Amino acid sequence: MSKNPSEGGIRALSEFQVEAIALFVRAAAVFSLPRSVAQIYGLLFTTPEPLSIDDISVRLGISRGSAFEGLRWLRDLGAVESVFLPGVRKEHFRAEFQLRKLATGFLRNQIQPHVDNGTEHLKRLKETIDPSSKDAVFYRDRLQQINGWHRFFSRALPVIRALAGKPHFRLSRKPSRP
Amino acid sequence: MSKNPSEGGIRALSEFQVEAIALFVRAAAVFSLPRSVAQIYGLLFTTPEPLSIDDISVRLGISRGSAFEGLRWLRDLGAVESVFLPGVRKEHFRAEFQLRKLATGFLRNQIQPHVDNGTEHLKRLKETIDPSSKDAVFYRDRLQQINGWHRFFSRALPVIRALAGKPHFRLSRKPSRP
DNA sequence: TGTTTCATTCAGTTTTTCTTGAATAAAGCG
DNA sequence: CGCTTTATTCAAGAAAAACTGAATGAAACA
Repeated sequence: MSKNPSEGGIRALSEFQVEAIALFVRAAAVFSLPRSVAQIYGLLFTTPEPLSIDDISVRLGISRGSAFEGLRWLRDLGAVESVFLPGVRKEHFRAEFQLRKLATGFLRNQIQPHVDNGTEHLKRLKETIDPSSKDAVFYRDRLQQINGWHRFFSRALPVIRALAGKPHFRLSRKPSRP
Repeated sequence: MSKNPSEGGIRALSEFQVEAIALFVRAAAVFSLPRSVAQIYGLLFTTPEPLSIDDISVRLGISRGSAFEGLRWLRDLGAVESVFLPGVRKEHFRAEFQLRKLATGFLRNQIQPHVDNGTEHLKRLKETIDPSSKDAVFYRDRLQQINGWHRFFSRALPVIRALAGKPHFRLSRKPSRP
């Protein structure tokens, strides 16, 4: 018995874990992400071993359903990955924490689709302008304004992705090698 | 009578306005901003004349309270400004739409405070690590990770602000270098 | 194959957030 | 001043979002 890393009784969360999870929950609130998602990520982030859904649900005191949904969200984003453990049936997870990957996943799943849809919506918006209306000139001006914003976002996303991948930008320390 | 620009019956929203407001509502949803805030901004953005709170509440069919709160939020951000109209008592508003101002306001009000708080929270988090614990090394590593993210955001914000102010970045004119 | 374990779904419930509208405060007016 | 209009607040109600847990489906095992 006990190939399963999560066996052997429920270890209470350490003070560090509690505090770190709280920090993730606050950070997630900035982006209006569900509390449970932040808790799950925080738990995995502060736990050396991979955890199963049941581990997570028990340690955080949330339902299995929540744990599952939150985990799915995180996995779709690429913030969590499942780990194969020889001889263990339950799926286990660990946190991914390269900023580049997190940023890429977040932008890809949460932002990019809206920017893409924007293109189509803008086309439709353009067609609502009645050229004979006295406001036509004004509306066209506003439409241009929105077009400018849309372009901004289209171009900003790659830049942000690139920033998140720059170690020099992230850690202004001397090149790694003691 | 009729110095008041909003007098003379309630003009129904034009097709362009309806569509544009819908677009703002969708965009706001990406950032989880309340629908009413997006509606108000969209209405002001697509209306040539400044509008009063009552104009807004009537045209959008939302309560005066909502209009007021939404307007306050937008004003704090700098997305809306009040306009002085000679001989008119009611306060009137119009949309601000320089991307630079919008971005600056959003970052200042919604993001910056959290980044600033982060500094303190990180200090507290560090103190929760029990040096005698077997996880101390692991925890310190994770703490460093979080520190790196924090530094990333501290540095990314100014960059984003700068991007939002670059016309060359916003409007794809021909390459600035031959 | 039947049995058991684990993964996934989702209707119902709880919690959180947003909105309403009436009450109150403040400001302009004669 | 008192009166009228406009601005602001906030308790209660409505709507939306998140969470629960039991039911169902899928996969591994023997």
